[in-house]
Amino acid sequence: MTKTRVLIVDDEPNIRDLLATSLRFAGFDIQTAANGTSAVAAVTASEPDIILLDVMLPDMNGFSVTKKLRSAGIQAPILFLTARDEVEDKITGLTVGGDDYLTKPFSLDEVVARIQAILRRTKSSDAEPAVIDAGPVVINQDAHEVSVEGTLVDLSPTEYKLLRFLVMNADRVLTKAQILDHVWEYDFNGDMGIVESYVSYLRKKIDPISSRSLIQTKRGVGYIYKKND
Amino acid sequence: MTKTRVLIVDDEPNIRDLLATSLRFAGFDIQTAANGTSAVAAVTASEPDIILLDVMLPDMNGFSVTKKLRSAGIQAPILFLTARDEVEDKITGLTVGGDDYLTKPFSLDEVVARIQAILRRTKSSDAEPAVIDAGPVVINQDAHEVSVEGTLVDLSPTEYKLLRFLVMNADRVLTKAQILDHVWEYDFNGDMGIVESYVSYLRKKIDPISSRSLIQTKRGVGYIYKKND
DNA sequence: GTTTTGTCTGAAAGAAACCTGAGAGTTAGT
DNA sequence: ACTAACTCTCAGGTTTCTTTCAGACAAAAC
Repeated sequence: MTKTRVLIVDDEPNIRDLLATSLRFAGFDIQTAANGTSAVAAVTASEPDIILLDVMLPDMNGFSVTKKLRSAGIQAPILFLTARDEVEDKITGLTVGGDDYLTKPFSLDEVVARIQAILRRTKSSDAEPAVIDAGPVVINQDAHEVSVEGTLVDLSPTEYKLLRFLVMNADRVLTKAQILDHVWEYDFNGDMGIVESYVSYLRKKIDPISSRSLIQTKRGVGYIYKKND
Repeated sequence: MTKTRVLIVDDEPNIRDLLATSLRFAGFDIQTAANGTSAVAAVTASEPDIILLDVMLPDMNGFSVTKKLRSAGIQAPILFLTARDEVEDKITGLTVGGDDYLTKPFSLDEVVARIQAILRRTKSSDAEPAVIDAGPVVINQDAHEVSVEGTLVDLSPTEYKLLRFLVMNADRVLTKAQILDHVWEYDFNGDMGIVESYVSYLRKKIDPISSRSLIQTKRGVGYIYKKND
């Protein structure tokens, strides 16, 4: 099985590097472009499986790039990246087909999740399953539903992302820094106390259902979700 | 199999030498740099497998160095070194990809363990396994769990590090000085009585489970963990 | 057998890490 | 515009860990 090829198109080097590093580590084959022109060039050269495209590029906007790509016969789905204030107007009409969009700032875990979701929808056979089954906790990513030992639990967006990150890394200790860097938006600059708070919230919701303590504290290290006892 | 190349970047000569000596002994191929500029130069020249990077350098900070390295196409994972008080602010966003960080002062054993962990995650095939299986004692480094003859034991951070050090050096006598130097932070300046204390704590936790005495005292020399009887 | 030397372990102070409730500020929904 | 839900911060309370120390104990030396 060959790696999924992702093309990242963004003019901010920071974002580009952040995405590249993160996605490369997540197992994707990465290529980058800093503007629309070189994006079109890169696409025709390398035929990516999915494209991450900032809608505000120095030389052309998301519409133009998309149009150029489509007319060049490229059918790879696109995940549009957009600032929070340039929302609705600029995006409507873009997310047709398997496309989707994500507002900046985003969390790294969310980017990966969205890419997986798109690959799933577009039936790229090399996609992760929609349902994460990790012992007592089962997460249906399509329905955005979480159940513990069969009973549904209602989680806030952040609680959901946190639990998903823990569960996807089951049986491995995650430090608070890692959790913060993956689950929270990349420009968050509060301290790690918030991770403690949210772990507390999660426990209050899921522990009463389960017979054991699902999220364990490894004092001095971090937290761990254990599939089995 | 060729040695793993490590580049150490720190402006304090003491720390540099300490790390260099210790890691060289642990089997790594070491190179050093005292500031960001020469780090970038060294990296492009020698292509290390992993980089130890102090976040506070005289000429530029960790972010800048990282950025320069990444945009130069260097994908080697980075283990950031940071003082305890500059943790919260300076670290967020750094533990992306295979990267990790360690606060000063650290213990030498911990540095090696972290390097191994990173190499493991980034699938640099020349990595030690996550599970140390040494007879009755089995240590799962991903989960930070220790079991003796199959039953889990709950250890404090220091107990864990001490046992790991003993087990990794199984069947070899370790002096209290060696233990102190590897397991405790490099600026610790208490006496070796603390090693006795912690050996005592460990024995109290693991000996009752096992049928034999796992950590033996070599009077006048030190301690030894024996895999087999 | 007694002394000396080295090791073990319990107690206790202090520090560190963690948990959680309360509240302010924000966003989203009706 | 009002209400509900959510995010984030903070501080008090709690638990656990670290370190020191002194006396008990054990082994070797004389």
